[in-house]
Amino acid sequence: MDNITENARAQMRKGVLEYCILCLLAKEDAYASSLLTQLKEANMIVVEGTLYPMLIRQKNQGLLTYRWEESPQGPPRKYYSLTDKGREQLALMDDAWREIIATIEEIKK
Amino acid sequence: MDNITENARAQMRKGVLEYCILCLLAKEDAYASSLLTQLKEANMIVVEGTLYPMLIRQKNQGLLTYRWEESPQGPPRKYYSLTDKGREQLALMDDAWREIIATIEEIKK
DNA sequence: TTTTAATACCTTGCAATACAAAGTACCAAA
DNA sequence: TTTGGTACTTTGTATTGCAAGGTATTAAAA
Repeated sequence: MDNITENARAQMRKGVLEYCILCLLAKEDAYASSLLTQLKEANMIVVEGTLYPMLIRQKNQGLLTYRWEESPQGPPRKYYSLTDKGREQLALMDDAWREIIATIEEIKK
Repeated sequence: MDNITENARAQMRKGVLEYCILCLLAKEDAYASSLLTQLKEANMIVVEGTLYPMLIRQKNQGLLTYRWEESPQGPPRKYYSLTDKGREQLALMDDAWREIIATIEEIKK
């Protein structure tokens, strides 16, 4: 895979990363490290330096809240969960995603 | 539509803009202004300050070439067309796009 | 007790880039 | 010769993705 292609894939991933986070949190509350693992398993390559600031942004936008929880081992975890506003936003992003897919299909014709 | 949502939509669009350009040029050669019109008609909001530098980048990557053509009225037009490399890249981006869609579907489960 | 390893969260500095806005240039018709 | 339409380009600012490094907690090993 050349650099150009990898860069293009990265662009596409970036575009939906915020959406993916809301999707995952809609299923269950999670802390950053576990989100990281889930996203990597889904081939959404992300690194800490991207995820942490993004969670903070989404929290500052009122889409997420968090609570601290003890960990069975290691430091405490910051569990994020969707707010009502976050759920509304997710619904809007579902629409946006469908529209993008439709747009590409249209352009492909 | 609030700012957060508009921003999220914009992020998604950005992610596929390079892809859209290659898709459009695969159908027929075009000059920047007409690409702008086509993209806007497809709801892919773009402005000149985004499109022109992007075309130059893609040309510098060897994905596009251009030729000048007289316009029926107004200044000459820079018609872009896909190179062989551009067509290869487009095929790779088709794959990347399918993968992203699959990833979201997976995450949505 | 000290060190090591694992886990987890956060920040800094750099590079890429999207966009608004302004600039340059060409052409034809008024 | 001025106006309006078309077209390409550049500049300055703000955002943000990422590599790399930093801080902190815990438990187990040395």
